[in-house]
Amino acid sequence: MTTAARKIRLELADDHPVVRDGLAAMINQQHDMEVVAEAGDGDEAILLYERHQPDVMVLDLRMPKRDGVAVVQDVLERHPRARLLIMTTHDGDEDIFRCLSQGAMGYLLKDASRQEILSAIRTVSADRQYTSSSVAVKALQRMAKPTLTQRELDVLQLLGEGRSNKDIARRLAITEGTAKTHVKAILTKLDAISRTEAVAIAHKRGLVHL
Amino acid sequence: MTTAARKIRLELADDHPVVRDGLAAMINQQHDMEVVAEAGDGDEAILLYERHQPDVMVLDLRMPKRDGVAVVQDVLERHPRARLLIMTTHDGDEDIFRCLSQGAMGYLLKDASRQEILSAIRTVSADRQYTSSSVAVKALQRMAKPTLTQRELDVLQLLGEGRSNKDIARRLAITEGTAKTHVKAILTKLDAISRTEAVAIAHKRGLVHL
DNA sequence: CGGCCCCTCTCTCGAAAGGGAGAGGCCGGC
DNA sequence: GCCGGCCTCTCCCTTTCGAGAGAGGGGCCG
Repeated sequence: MTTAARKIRLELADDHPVVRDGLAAMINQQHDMEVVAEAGDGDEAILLYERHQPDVMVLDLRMPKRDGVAVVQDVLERHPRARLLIMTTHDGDEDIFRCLSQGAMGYLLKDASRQEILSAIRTVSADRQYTSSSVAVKALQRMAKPTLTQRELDVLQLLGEGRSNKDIARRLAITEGTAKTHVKAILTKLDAISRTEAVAIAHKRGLVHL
Repeated sequence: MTTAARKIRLELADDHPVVRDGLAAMINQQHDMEVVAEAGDGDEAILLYERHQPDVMVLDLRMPKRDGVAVVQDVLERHPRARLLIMTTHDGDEDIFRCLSQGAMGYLLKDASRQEILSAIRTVSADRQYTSSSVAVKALQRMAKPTLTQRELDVLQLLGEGRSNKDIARRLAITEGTAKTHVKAILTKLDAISRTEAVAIAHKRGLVHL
């Protein structure tokens, strides 16, 4: 750095105070970056982004009130050039794919080392994409897989709660036969033999949460 | 504190460097405590406990190599008076129950505030139990629920992977009829109508992981 | 306009799953 | 020893699932 005239201004969004502290401690030790805002939930993250317009926002996917994917979508809609670095424990390919395809500049797993985190922040702040190889692999894998339709996701959600076809039909106001059609499509797309296996796969891939 | 002669010596065990940093930053700011060891996985946690004999160990449940429950068991076996403070995102009643009934001195959720974390550490170091009300409620709820036998847990595990009765039978070297008997027992104990619902409940309660 | 995809509904059929009841062997506690 | 819990296995019966094959309507797009 020939001239360290201006520091990278960061916003942190994570619902765990201890994680925010850890990131802040790590960051404020650096001479070229500083934390200007900390958010504990999705709504706050968006509010503080508007107020502070940070250079980079580091955000967790699992947050109260509004989840990370929704925050990514909302912020990038209003600020297409926003630099968002996702930092989460979720390594399901669906979450990774959604965030990156919506325009997030990077995706880190929380078990990343200090070096990697700082390096990712610097890369993203320079408007370059940061993606660790393991994450990139998952994103690529995801691209080769069939996409579920919205209706199928609705059904999958109920499937994950352990509902029967009849129950699903009632809740979605369709006939049981139609519910079965959707379930069959889900089994085919997820390459599962039974509904229970489909749910297991969906959890692993991050198609459903909880 | 009239005499701050001796600081509380702490070991931190968590697989996320950023969480360890956060805790360490928070702790080392206090005049009455200090971090003497940091572990990134279960084996290391045990090793460093033996080496440093800290006053209190703060540990996460989800860790590589050896999970938190196993660490609790192992350490308490050798040091029955060890003071362990669990700090994790898992709020399933099973994990809470297992740790506390094995003798952990406290159980914190990661979204706890700085105050609560520090207060918990001080309480535990004074050999008093620390349990937040929400956690205590879950532990009590768990006590009212029927216990699954080891064999039922084996079956439940496979159930969670989406296996069929026939498949479960083959893997456990029993007949399909026996597998069905176990599944029926599981459904009854978990108060579930279908295997898929049983898996959903098991996940929520922390009876199975992944 | 003609595809194409999605959602909906219909049908049949065999394979699993779930409910209920019982029973023998094994082991540990009272 | 007896009792109780656990694991194992055995029936029977009903409901639910999953595979396969269609088919009509609506919306989007070239």
